[in-house]
This record gives sequence, structure tokens and C-alpha cells, in this order.
Amino acid sequence: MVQFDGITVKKSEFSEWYTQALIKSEFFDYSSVSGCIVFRPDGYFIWESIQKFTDLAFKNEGIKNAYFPLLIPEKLFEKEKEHVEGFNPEVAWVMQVGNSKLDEKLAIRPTSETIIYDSVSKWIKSWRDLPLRLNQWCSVVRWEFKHPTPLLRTREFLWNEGHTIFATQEEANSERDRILQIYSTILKEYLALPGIIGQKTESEKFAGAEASYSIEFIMPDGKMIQGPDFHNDGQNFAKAFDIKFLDKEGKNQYAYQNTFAITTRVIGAMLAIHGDDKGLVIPPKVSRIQIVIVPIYNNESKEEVLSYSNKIYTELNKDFRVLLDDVDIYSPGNKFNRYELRGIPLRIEIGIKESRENALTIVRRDLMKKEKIENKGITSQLSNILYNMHEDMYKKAKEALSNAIVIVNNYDELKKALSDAKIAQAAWCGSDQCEKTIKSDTLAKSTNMPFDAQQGIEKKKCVYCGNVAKHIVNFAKSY
RNA sequence: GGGGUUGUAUGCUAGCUUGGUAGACUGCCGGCUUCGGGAGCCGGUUACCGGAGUUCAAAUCUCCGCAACCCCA
Repeated sequence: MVQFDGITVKKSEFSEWYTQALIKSEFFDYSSVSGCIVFRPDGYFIWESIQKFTDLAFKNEGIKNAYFPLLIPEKLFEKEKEHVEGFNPEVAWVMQVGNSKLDEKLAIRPTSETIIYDSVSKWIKSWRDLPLRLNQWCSVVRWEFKHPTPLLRTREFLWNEGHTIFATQEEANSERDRILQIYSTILKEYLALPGIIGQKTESEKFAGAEASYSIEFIMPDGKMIQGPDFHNDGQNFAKAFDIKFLDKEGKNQYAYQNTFAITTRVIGAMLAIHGDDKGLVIPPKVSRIQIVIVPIYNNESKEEVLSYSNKIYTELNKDFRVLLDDVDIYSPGNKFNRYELRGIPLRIEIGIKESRENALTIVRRDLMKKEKIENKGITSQLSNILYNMHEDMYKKAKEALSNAIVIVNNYDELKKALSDAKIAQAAWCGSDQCEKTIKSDTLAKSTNMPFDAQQGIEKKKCVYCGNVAKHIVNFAKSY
């Protein structure tokens, strides 16, 4: 059978598969602006889910939401030197309104440190005003010149930006693990997505930060991609924006700051990692439709099958997001293929047999095996099945991640691992020189230094120069 | 950062070399028959990426722009 509107390539042809899966599933679409994509309802639902649960976790942490302007005056933007140097090439500017040129051009935020800190510097006067922990949900524009890829590299993307301000460095630092924990919980519990948590190297850290941390994912083509991140900004921005307070002794002090973000890019990583040859596989918790019921009937059985299907629908609709697809211009096979492309977690097939036997035929999207279950306590049966599906998806992704990492003991092994499209986990002396040479030599960059891989580092030698190693770092081709 | 390819309807594509009525399949809409893995028949619907140029005449040739994709660094 010719498949005209399904995916025409296998997932192993990853680049082509990825685009087709996102577009043909009707989750996302291109727009007329290069590098800017449209989130269609099923795609946007995933982001709403991430937002909802992240937002709740932030609020439980004591972080409050606020909103700052989209446009940033040039003068403000240029206050922190490293920051402006890091972002300048990608900043889009508003220069003109109607026919008149603006006296001072306005940056469309690539990130909001400068506009936020300009405001908060006026609000913070005393140690009693601290900590001030703010977050905003918004989109930012970074005019990338590399080839855009939907979700993974777009010129506008959606994110949260957390900006927190503390009286002491200890307090600021102690926030790090709690935020990274929130992010990795969201990834694991909602997106079934495992990642590698670690610190970025000096050369890969955020423009203006003292230390950066990230959660990195491994894509099916062996490249790594950075997910959520967290930055200790120290007093860099506080000094640039004059964020000062009087401490308990009456002395003027600069504050310590952190920033952190999760972006719509994680959706791209998730879809890429879980999908298969037939299309997307959406984790149940973030799928707009969790269960689709496909009735199968002929003229004779129509009434009975639809009545049974409706009964099941009504029961399940109390606890799940269910669609009963009783449109009769498509054959069941046609519907199966469409819902598989769209990654609906669970399909229920109901025909005359199921009706007579008081049973359901169910198919989990990730396993694609048909199974008949009794129509008894189906709410709890199905919620167990969806729970198991989530767990299995996470396990499978975790295995793929573990299998992709190769621990290398010398430079040849590192090069071999990278040419095999693997992640090379190597000991490194910490010098900029070695890191740069490896990068230009192999085209792979350091992604991060995984927290859980650092033990025993004192006994190891740098994979490039042979000097005493200071860190274990992952090198990978990267998005 | 460098090099290359492509753009025709929802999608896929023919036509372009040699300028002259834009065609198939799919989708979508209506109707009838169907329905356990992309059903059939009949009828209908929709397109030359944008702009400029050459020409009696441009999907086709030229230039500029926009967009998408690939390769190398």
C-alpha cells in the first residue's frame, strides 16, 4: 500500500524523519519567517504541560512570576560587557516606527537579564528585600545564522527565565541543586526523558556567568543537545546594574545572582528520542489525547458497536483525555495509521467481538502489540497501562543514553568514539588549550562535566596532554 | 564561516532543455456502496514562492529577494 501522507523515511534517516514527523503529525508547522515555527494545538499542549508543572514546582520553591518588556533600550543592553559580546551578533533590533527612525534603537530580548536587573536594582535596598526570586514565561529572539531546525534551533523560542537574587554567595549556590532537580524531575516524570547533568566548561559557559550547569540529551543521530540550564552569575550583573543592599551591619553589599531556563527545545529532543518509524510516540502525561477509541463496524453491527463504544468513552472520559473517533468516512486501518503518526499513547479498538465479549482490544503506541482486556475496572487497568508505558519509555531512552556513552582512556579512543557517533567521556586537565585543540581536531565540543562521573578523577590523566586530570568531560558532536 | 541543490494545489509530482491550453496521484467537499491494518465508484475543489526584466507571449530565459534542504569547515 502506498503511504501518501505518512512518513516516507525510516527514523534512521534522522534529519528527514524528524521534520516529517513534526509536520505530518500536525504538531508543528513552518511559518513564512525563516527559523520561526508554528506550534499547533497538539504541539503546544506539550509546552503547556511543561509550563504547568514547572511553574507549580517554582511556586512551591517560593519563586514568583513577573513580566518584563519585550524591548530593551540599547544603553541597558550594553551594561554588562561579556553579556553583550556573547549576544550581540544574534540580537534583532527595532530601529524604526512608522516612517520615523528611533533615536535609541530597541533590542528584541534575546534574554532579559538587563531589563530585569535595571528594574530590580531600584527595588532592592535592604537585606530584608532579599532573596528576590523571580521568573517569567515568555519568548525570546536570537537571530541564529546556522541552519534552523524546528524546535532544536529556532530564531524565536519559548522559555522560562528564572532570575534570583541573594544576599550571600552560599545562599545563591545552594539554589542550584534544587532548580536542577526541578528540571530533571519534569523531564523524567512528564517527558520520560533522561539527561546528563553537569557543569559546563569555562569556554562553554553562559555569557556573563561565573559557572553554568546544564542537562544534556543524546539525539538518535548521536549528536548531543543542551536542555535546561542554570547559571551562577556571581556579582557580575549586580555590579553592572548596581544591585546593592544594606546588610545587617549597615554596609553596602552587592547581591549574588542566578539565572535558569527550560526551553521549547526539550520538546524537540523528546519527540526525536521517543519516535519510531511510524511517527511520534508521546508520553501519556503530555499528550493532548491520551486514549483514542476506534470503533469497527459494518452496517449490521454499527448500532451495537457505537453504543458500546459510547459507554466506554463516557466511563473513560472522567479520568482520561479521550477521543472517540466515530467518523465513518475513514476505514479503521486508515485511522490506526493516522493516530500512530500522531503518537497517541493508547488505542482502543472496539468491534462486534469486543461488544459481545464485554471486552476491549488495546494497543500501546510504544509496543504496538494488540491485547484484549476485560471490561472490568478499566479505569484502573488503563491507568496502570499508561503508567507502565511511561516507565518503559523512560527506561528505553535511558538505555539508549547509557549505550551512547563511551569511556575513553586515550586520544585515539576519543577520536574513534566520536567517529562512531558516540559520546566520548574523557579525563581532561582543565586547560582551554586542550579543549580547543580537541574541538578543532574532532569537530566535537565539550558538552558538560557530568556530576556523577567525577569520582576517582585524581588518579586520571588528561586524554590529550597527559597532565593530571581535573575533570571528566563529555565530548560530542553537537547541535 | 565556505560550497551546493531546490521551490508548481494539503502533500508528492509531470511540464522547463526547444517560451504558446498547467496534467496525474493524494488530500479536501458532496453522494452511493463499504468498514478487524491506509476501501471502491461518481461528481466537485485547489497551484506555477515574491518582485523586476527580456518577449507578441514566461511555470519555462535573466537578475534581485524570500524560503526550504544538503555537504564541507
